[in-house]
Amino acid sequence: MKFSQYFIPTLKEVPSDSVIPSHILMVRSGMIRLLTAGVYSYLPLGLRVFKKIEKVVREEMDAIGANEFLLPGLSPNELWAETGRLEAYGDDIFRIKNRELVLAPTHEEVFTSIAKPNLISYKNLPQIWYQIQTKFRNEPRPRGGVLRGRQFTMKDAYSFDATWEGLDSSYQKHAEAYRNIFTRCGLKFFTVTAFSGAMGGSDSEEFMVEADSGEDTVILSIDGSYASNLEVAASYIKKVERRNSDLPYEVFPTPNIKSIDELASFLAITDKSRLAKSRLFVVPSKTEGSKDCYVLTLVCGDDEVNETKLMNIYAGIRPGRPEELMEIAGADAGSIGPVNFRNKDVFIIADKRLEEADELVSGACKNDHHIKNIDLKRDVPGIRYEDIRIVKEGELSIDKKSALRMTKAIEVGHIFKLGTKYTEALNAKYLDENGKENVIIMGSYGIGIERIAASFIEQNHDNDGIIWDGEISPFDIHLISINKKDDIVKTAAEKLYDELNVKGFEVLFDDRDDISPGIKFKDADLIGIPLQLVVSEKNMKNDEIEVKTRRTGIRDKVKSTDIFNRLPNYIKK
RNA sequence: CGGGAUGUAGCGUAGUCCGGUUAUCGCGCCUGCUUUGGGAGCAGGAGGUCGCAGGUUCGAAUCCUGCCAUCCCGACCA
Repeated sequence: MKFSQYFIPTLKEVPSDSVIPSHILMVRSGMIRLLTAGVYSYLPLGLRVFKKIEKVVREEMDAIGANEFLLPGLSPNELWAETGRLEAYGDDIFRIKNRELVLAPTHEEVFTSIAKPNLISYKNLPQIWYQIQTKFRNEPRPRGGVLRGRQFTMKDAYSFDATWEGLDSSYQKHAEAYRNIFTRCGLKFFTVTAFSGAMGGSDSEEFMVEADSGEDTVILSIDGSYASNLEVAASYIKKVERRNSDLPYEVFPTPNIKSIDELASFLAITDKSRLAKSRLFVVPSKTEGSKDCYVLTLVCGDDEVNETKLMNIYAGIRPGRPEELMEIAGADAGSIGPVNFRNKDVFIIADKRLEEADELVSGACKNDHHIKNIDLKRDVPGIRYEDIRIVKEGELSIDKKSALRMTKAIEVGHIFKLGTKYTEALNAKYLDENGKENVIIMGSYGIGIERIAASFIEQNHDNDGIIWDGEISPFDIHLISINKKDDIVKTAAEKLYDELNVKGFEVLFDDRDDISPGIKFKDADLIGIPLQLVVSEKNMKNDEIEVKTRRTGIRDKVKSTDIFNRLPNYIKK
């Protein structure tokens, strides 16, 4: 491709509406342009990269026996109503105003609607179906360029199996394909599960790329053996020691003390672990007429409750509203505790760190009063102990082998054992060997195409621009001709360009006339093609071509006659 | 949806508090000459509903009201 014919509008300055490196560089290098919030036009260079990523995805999906489809972006409201998602998606789904249609944010329903009349025998199963297609989601807040857009390209795949073992197998195939895809795309990635504990092997895994601009907070062990979303992360941490002093508990006044910090300074202590932090939660009743139930949580004063962990124990739980607290607990926030709780129907759950702890201080369920010498074993019968705290940076992993650190990550892929949620709702069944009707079992598997490109740039850039590498680089070689006008240097470069093309290299040839060399060099570094070849008068005098490796900045001089022998050393394919 | 910031030529911006000639500067663009290894020099030139609408005023980029757009933080989503 000749630069003079290519539409590649590079920018010298940072656009005022971009902040993160990948966004800035994708705009500056002429890959994308904003049309409206969260919606980007893909310019030739950007499209070229996205297509390279799609090629990798396609090859790996085809390798596990998947069928490629292309389903419509428009789909009828009716179909979404059948699975209840028209309502569940709420405002996040784009609705067509003058037809009963939505712009699909994902395709479980549509794929299932094809499966239903066609996958009717166990002999038709299993199947893996996928597409690479535009998705629409009315994100409340698009951000980070293509990282979170309202329109984006997704590879979405769905497996249909007769048995749960079959689903396991389809899921594993995807896990393997995904590892291949992200490796081939040059990403440093890891996986986290939706459940606490070790990596992998559960019903849902997210493929994550570490990046400052990531939207997910994850906990990683330094030795790389543990990775988890902060929401479900667990750590090894010492319990609060039981002292067995058997001191009777005692109410004492604490005027205007609301927070743990205030309580600690009031008591003139620095170790807050025995100041049991109490918070009241409400589990709304599911059936009409029955009562809500209440949950009081206790964590050490230097910890915070992890509401996601709590949600996994009590589905639908929400924090109590300030105006409810007095009625339920008999005190306002800051003075609530596990002893003297007004409503006797409360469930009390404490973090494992507090298991059977004594000599604790907590609220007295009476405003401006606390209680000391609380012994959970003695004073709080029926208490339950679970891991409900938020892990903190620097703690040890569960196996005590490595310290944990907290970082941000971008989710580039997600594999998920769906089960029968949609096939049941849409009544997609097959006949088994015994002629018995069963619901088809599904898995769903997504990859964000543009997110791969953005993640790669987040991990591979410097002050000058992008540093492409491997299979997703838009070109193999950036050929630069340092020519004044159509002269002898340019003729030589043209010749090299033709030869490179014949040899099968993908070359971007900066053949522009009357452009100062500095501009060509700056553009080349910004665009970030891994290898730059420079043809100039200076080099031609010595019958040489200059070879610059973008990542290292190292420049070598290579004899023109030797260039094709030497190129394989520079280009990893 | 809550909080904050910004909106002036293709891009980046000054001016806005404190209203007053022809709206600033840089880059880019066009013409000519010179120049050519890290975003060239000189000369000339084109390009603006100052986000939109209303209001105040003799006079509004500037003050007031409403709206819109973009970005950031949060909530939400995954």
